[in-house]
Amino acid sequence: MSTLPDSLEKLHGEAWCDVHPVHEDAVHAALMGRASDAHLAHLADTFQMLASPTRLRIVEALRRQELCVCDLSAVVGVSQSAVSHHLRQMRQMRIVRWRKDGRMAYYRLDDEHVAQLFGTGLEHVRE
Amino acid sequence: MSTLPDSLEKLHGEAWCDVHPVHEDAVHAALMGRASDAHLAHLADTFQMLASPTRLRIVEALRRQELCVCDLSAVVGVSQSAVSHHLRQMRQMRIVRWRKDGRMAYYRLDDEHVAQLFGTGLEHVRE
DNA sequence: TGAACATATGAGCAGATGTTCAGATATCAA
DNA sequence: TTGATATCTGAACATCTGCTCATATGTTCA
Repeated sequence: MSTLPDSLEKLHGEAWCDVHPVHEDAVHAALMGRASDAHLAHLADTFQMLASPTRLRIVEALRRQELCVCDLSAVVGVSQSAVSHHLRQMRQMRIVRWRKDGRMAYYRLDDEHVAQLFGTGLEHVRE
Repeated sequence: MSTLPDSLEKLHGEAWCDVHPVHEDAVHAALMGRASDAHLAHLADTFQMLASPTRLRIVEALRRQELCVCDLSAVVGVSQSAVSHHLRQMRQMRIVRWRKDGRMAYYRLDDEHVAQLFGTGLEHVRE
C-alpha cells in the first residue's frame, strides 16, 4: 500500500484499513479548514433536532409567534407529554428558548438561524 | 372541555386527548400556511442525513470539490463500506450527486442549499 | 483470460430514538 | 387547604440507525 499523507496519519493515528486515497492533493485540500470534532458533533445533534416531522411542525408553528405547550400540542397533534419531551431536547440543543409565566411555558425559536435552516431546507425539498 | 377549532377537528379527525388550546387565535394563526405532510416528512429525512458527524464530514469535504469514495473514506476516517452506505442514502435524499468514471465514482454536493444548510448550522453552533 | 482494484450491497448486531404511561411539580382559584 | 390546571420527568417499549463483515458487481490492466 502507498504511504498515507502525514496529515492523515496524524488525523487517525494509523492506517485504519487498506484503502488509500487516490487523489492525495484533493484529500489534503479537503482536510484544510475542518470544523472541530466538538463543533461537528454539536452540529449533528442540532440537525438531529430537525430530523423529525413532529419537531419540524413545532419549528414551523414557532416561526410566526411564541406558543405555549398546550397550543403546540394542539397544532402539532401529539400528546402534551410528547411535545414537552421534544421541547426539552430542543431547548438543550438551542433550537428553542422558553419563558415561564405563571403555570404556562411559552416557547419561541432560539434565533434567526433556526428559521433560516427550516426555510432553506424547505426550499431544497420543494424543488 | 372546551370545543376545539374546526380546523383542528378537520386536521386531526377528532379530539386526541383532553388537552385543549389555551390561545385559539394563536393556534389558528399557526395552522395557516403549513407545509404538506409529504414535504415535511421529506424535510425531516433531509435533516436526518445531516444528523451524523460522519455524514457531516462528507458534506464538509465535498464543499470544496468532488471526491471519489476512496478519498472520502480517507478524509472522513471510516471504512469504505461505511462511506458507501452513507453515500447511497445521501444520494437518495439528494444531498449529493455522483458520476461514474471507469471504476471510480465521484461525488459532489447536490446543490447550493446543502452547502448553505451546513454553513448556517455551523454558524449557529459556533455562537 | 485472470488478478487487482474501486465501489456497491445484504445481513446482523449494539446502541440511539420517539412515543406512551404513570406520576411528580408547580401555580392558580375558591 | 383543596381541587383543577399546565407542564415536566422517568421508565419502558418497539423501532430505527450506523457500523462491520462478507460478498457481489463492474472496471482496468497485464
